Amino acid sequence: MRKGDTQEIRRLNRRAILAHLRRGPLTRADLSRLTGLAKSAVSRLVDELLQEGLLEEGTLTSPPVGRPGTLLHLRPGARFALGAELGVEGTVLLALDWRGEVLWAKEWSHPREAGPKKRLERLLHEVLPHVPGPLGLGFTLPGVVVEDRLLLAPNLGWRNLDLRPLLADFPLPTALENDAKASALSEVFFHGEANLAYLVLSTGLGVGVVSESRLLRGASGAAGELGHWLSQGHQLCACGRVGCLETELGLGALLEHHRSLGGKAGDLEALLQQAKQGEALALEAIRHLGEALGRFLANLAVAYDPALVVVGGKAAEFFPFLETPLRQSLRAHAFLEAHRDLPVRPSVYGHLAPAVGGASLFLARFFELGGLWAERPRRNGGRYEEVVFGDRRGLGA
Amino acid sequence: MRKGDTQEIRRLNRRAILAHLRRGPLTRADLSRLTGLAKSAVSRLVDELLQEGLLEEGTLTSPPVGRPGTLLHLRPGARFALGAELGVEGTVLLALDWRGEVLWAKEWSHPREAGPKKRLERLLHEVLPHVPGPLGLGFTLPGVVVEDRLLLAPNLGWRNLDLRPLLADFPLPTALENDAKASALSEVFFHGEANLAYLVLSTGLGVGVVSESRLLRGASGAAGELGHWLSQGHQLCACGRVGCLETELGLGALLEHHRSLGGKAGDLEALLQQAKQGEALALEAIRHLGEALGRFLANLAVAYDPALVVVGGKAAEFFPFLETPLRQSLRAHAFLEAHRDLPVRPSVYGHLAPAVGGASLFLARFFELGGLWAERPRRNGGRYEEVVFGDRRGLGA
DNA sequence: TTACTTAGTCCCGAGAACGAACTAAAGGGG
DNA sequence: CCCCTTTAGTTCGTTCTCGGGACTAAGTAA
Repeated sequence: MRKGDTQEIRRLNRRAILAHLRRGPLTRADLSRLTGLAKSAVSRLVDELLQEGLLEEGTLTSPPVGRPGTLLHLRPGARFALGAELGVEGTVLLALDWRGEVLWAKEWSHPREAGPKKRLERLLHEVLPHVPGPLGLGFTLPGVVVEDRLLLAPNLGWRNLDLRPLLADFPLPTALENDAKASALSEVFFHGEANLAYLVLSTGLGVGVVSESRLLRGASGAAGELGHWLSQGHQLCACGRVGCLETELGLGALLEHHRSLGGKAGDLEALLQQAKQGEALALEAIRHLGEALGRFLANLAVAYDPALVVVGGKAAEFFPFLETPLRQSLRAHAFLEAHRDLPVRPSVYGHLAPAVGGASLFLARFFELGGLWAERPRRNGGRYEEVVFGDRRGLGA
Repeated sequence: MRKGDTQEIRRLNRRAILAHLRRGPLTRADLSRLTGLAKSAVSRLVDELLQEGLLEEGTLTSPPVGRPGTLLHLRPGARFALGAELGVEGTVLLALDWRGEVLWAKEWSHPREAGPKKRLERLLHEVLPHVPGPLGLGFTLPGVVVEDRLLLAPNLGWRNLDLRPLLADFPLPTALENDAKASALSEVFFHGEANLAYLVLSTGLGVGVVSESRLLRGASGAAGELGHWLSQGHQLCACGRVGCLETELGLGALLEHHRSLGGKAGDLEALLQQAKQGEALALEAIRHLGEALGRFLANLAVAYDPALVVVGGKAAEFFPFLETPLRQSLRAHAFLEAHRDLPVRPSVYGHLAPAVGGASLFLARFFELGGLWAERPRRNGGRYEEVVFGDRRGLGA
């Protein structure tokens, strides 16, 4: 009924080799040193992986002395996944190579009132030509998501949606994740920071937290919904409550504040243009937001203690103007020394981050990085899964 | 240099067996079914564990039909660890059986101005008679701790202390952890909730968060320091900043508020007694705190999304009086449906929780539950360690 | 050309698990 | 009372993987 157990260990070692090669090309000898496996074992496993088309041999290395080794690397395009962002403004669909390269991307907007069914049908239509091939399709929503169900997405106006029936139409594996959490993955999976917070700031505010290389999800998938932390404000939030942080820090408030200063900007894009042209009121409004964000980051730091904060969402475009007041304010409000100069930078993948994160769900799965995307527990679990509680280092030392 | 690799797999399977037995007695046949291992393999590993004195055979089971099996269980006392809490008021030292039983506990107070050196010397003196034997000594501090260094403990008045030289005197392995985080472990390790937040509320306020069976630590060990989330208040906090949540929700504020209502209570103990006697002002002050806490828990829920909140610290003693207003207020302020009836209860281990948590650090290590206490990554990592991110299942229950 | 160093392959022995065959110990039916 | 069925647990032969030593390959330095 069960495969010979020794094959399990082979799988683990294959995984180890792929994990190391994800960071760059290596020779068999390098792999032997890094994994601790005997040269012979590495040779055998690498042969297998070459045969399967997962690896490719590349150029030779020139060590100071001795025979050169052949570099091995992940074969480009050997595996890839699709990712989609169902955002407030529009939809993004892209294909992501297993090495983190965006192979292609499409974007389209949609009538504001379009419901989930319509939007998924359109997505299905765009996805179909690319099947089979991808490992899966991971998509993201700006809302609280747990086990393929959407509990609440205030800024889309959707709530309590079981998406499983709709997902069943897709002719490939699907996964669903919150946009901020997925975006955080996009940074972690390919840039390897183990502790970070990804701030998605547009109309709404959400945070994706990764701690010790694991995504913080919570029991209902609501961890990091700091936009709905109740502050002292009196504004009505899209979620129906009063005083959510999002009403103070969301970009709606920025536009509002700019108007209250006497500024005239129809929308955020206009405001951004004014700022780029050095218009004083626009700069002042943005500076004010930056200060508030700095204080918020000090709070974020005591809540999650990241080593890096990434700014995404529409706010990323304002980042050049936000940066200075934000850093000053963070420095002034930080609880720990260590937080005073907390690195803050905009997202690497830019506005593609959520979709890239969606796709990385499947790449993480392929690489069996359970911390990034653990499968739900199986009922009659495999053997090791029972007790592999993550990275355990030897008892020694 | 490295042990034969097949032994690694044996270790994993031994671990699997112990992990299952942690939840209760099982027969060899049960273990075979649960782990997926062949009966023969289980037999061999169990024999080995019996020989080492880790397991014991117990009574027979009587299945509906067929030969009865012999139940196996962890031998009581076969492994244990020491835990200590260095609190604001005093010190607790205890021994914890590997099955979660407190074998003995000692407590003592100390002159308020005693420094870390003095307090550790006293602790060493109390620990010495019990060495050798324990797996290690884990102790906790009400402050931000990372890698055996204390960054900041406002309520002790300590900061930037490298405790490694002091720890070197202890003739057994030591570990250091924040009190709220350790307390969270005490609940998770033996009662198996995978997503919980442990609220330590006394003078200070701290939260220990466990998500998917992993302790949230952050880059500097400061995750969960919500007591130092900047709110709108104007009170000076012990950390030197103004407006920390702790100044509003800490029990100091409770006493303060009671006085402002006209109440007369010298200290918290007196206030508690008054409440127990039904004194109106005391009850009103506590009710007021309960409401504020309910709102706070709604925020805690969006930050970490736990499935359970445990209340510890001095506030646990006030819990009967806090409970009703707290639940009402939480229900009124919750962001998600799922949070409206978030279970809230006092700690199982009561005031011993931090010390029990400290000891569990070593028990978790023994059971190789890396999520609870992962060692720092090694530079030249072991083989599996590098990449086993596997999905880890529930701990206890 | 030779000595040395590093890369990579080949092959055999060791250790672990699997699974089938077997023994052990209960209950139920005739 | 005996035999059949069922479940528990052991024994033993087979299979799989790794480790490690012997070996070949391919460079540099003298």
